[in-house]
Amino acid sequence: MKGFTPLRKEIYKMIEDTDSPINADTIYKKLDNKPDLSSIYRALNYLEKKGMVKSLTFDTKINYYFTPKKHPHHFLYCKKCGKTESFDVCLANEIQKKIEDKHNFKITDHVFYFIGICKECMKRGET
Amino acid sequence: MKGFTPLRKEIYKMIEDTDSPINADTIYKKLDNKPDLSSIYRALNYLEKKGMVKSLTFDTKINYYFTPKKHPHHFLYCKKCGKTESFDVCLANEIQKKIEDKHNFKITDHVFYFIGICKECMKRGET
DNA sequence: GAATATATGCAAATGACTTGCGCAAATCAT
DNA sequence: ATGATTTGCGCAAGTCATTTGCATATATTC
Repeated sequence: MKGFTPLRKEIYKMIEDTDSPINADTIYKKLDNKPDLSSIYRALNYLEKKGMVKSLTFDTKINYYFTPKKHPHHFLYCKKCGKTESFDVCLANEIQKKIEDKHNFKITDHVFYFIGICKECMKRGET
Repeated sequence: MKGFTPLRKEIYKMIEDTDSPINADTIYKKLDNKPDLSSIYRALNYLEKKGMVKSLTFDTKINYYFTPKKHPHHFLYCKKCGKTESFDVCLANEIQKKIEDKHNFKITDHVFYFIGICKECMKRGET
């Protein structure tokens, strides 16, 4: 694939292999060769433009990247520890057609996540 | 209500009266008395902390504010013009309980929106 | 293999938002 | 009321994730 350099390949693999969506900073910390952060950002933009990865911010104003294959695009986002896990019910598809017709709106994508407290944070019991 | 100053009241009214979620900059432009932007940001944080308004970023990294009463919290977000409208199907509630049990995750809120092209932008036909 | 295009590193810029500080306005205690 | 303490606002500077300009390095094309 054109432009799929070693750096970009490495970053893509990392996103693919990580259970939760990850951000640029986390990627940087995990890379041994420590490329420039701007190169990481450029790589992420490249991968997203190619459609190989997607991103969400979870209202943190930080981009978290994931592979659409692995993640069905629906998350449980813990507002304490920031961890995410995905769930597999895709309600969106069920009603997408209905919404498109009713609102005359061409739907290309959707975002759906629950916010709450994960079981580990619940156990820890911090406020 | 304590701390509900004229500025904060005016901003709250504006959010309440506006059809789509709006951001700090839009609020500033609509205010005649042109308060400092930092005061607007402080007002918005105050209102959100009080639970009077909610916000979403729609992956723009900009906070858009709305009243939870008016908006059922589910949006159609046009990625061309940035306008949002809301739809009234709340699928989330239907499956919330199921997800909570299965994942042992305490859900406090959710975010659900479709991304696409609104009918006006469709008509305009820009790429 | 030279010529052109693309990627990377470095440093500076961007832009939404926050924060420190001084003053003004409101709230509370005496 | 009146003086004291709290709280809000304007101004300016700071923060932080991300972007961008530019020079160099690497890859691709002819």
